[in-house]
Amino acid sequence: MNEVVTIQADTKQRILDAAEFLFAQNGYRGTSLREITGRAAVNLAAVNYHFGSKKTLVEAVIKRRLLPLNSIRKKRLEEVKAAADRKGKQPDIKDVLSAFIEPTLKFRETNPGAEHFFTFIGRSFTDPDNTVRDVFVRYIKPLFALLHDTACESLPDHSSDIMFWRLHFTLGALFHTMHICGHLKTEFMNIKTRMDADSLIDIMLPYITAGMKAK
Amino acid sequence: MNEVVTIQADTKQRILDAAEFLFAQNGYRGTSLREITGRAAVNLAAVNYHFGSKKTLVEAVIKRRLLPLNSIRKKRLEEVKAAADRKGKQPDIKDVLSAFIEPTLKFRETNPGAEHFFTFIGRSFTDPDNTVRDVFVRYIKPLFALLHDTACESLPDHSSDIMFWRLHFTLGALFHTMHICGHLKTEFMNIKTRMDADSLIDIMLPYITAGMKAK
DNA sequence: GTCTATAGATTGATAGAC
DNA sequence: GTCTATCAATCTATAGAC
Repeated sequence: MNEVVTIQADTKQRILDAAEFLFAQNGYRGTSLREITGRAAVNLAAVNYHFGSKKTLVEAVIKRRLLPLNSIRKKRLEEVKAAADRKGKQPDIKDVLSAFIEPTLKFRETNPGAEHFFTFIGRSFTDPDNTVRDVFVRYIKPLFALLHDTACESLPDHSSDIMFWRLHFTLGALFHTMHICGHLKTEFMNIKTRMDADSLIDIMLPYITAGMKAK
Repeated sequence: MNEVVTIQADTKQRILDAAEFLFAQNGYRGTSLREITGRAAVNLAAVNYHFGSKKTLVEAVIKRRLLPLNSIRKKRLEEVKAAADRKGKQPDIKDVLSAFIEPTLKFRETNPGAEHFFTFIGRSFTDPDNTVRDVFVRYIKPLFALLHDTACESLPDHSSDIMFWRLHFTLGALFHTMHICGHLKTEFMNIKTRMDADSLIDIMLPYITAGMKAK
């Protein structure tokens, strides 16, 4: 590796890190390229040189974290499915939900620097900008279909529609949690938001498991 | 009422309605005063004349719907509490949750023109703009405290902290639902979002009731 | 109260020197 | 690849005529 390549890679990384932080804290529209390049300590023109535009930059920011995370979640879900198939039994809904939310909530701890992406995910679905929302939705859709499929196998007495809705409630609870826990403030609406992933999972899993099983 | 007053009131209303729609669809930062006044068919300068600034306009948009809605939710929660006290029993958690989510989910149908505010609420907590988030949080905080209080009475075996978290999960599920149902698209992630409030409540109540009771 | 016109600031993006 | 300088568009907000 010669020096030039090293410098380039470093600049791209620094831009991605700065953009990730600022998009998470202030949203896509609330972040200017000048703030990003200022925080990354690179020249303003570097964003357009390396990424083309603000739009393709935010896509790069999202893909960098979301693709690896989705691979893990997909693998975990397929494992739960395969294990149940081998035993000829229905998968336990708690295992199904674990396979999805554990890698998600632990992602912050297992990936250095990913803590701000955590907040970004929590905001992604409601982001008024089409680019942000569309990229997130596009990448989560096949995974959500797999989650729905596996959850339906687990609770065959519930209709497909009901399972869809309940999984959406679960996603809503998850995103809301990630959003408030990802923020810089240590308190939000009287709740201590500085929590390790394991504690968070312990609190969340009984709630969503009972919700999915209800009736 | 003379003509001048009528014209003024109409202008303010038209601005509020246009702003509500656009803020809900495109967010606070994604909406310019030009779009608002264009949609309202009033002059650009009218916003600053009638409301002072974009910031005070969005506050007015939020207060117009949120104050009446909060009054209803507060009254309903206090009734559940009083009824249980009279009987010397603990309130049923399902009634507690109903008292909160029923007026919320029905607000769209009972208040003509409020359908877009519905989406706006679903976005409010994650809005990157401090003004929007702060106004919403400020107005919901005392109500959330009352909800927590009543829910704790209902399920005294659960710790106050656990109840806090579970109510946050419930809020997350509720906001997420309002957001996807408030959107103009009739489908979102394979789910039909055109639903009347009663059906929505029927689907949601078993999930959150079971979640709150869990373990 | 409503209008036009514009100030004053900020934005995303690019051209061209080095 | 990095830099300065700048364009063209957009924004909120306001001054002043009617």
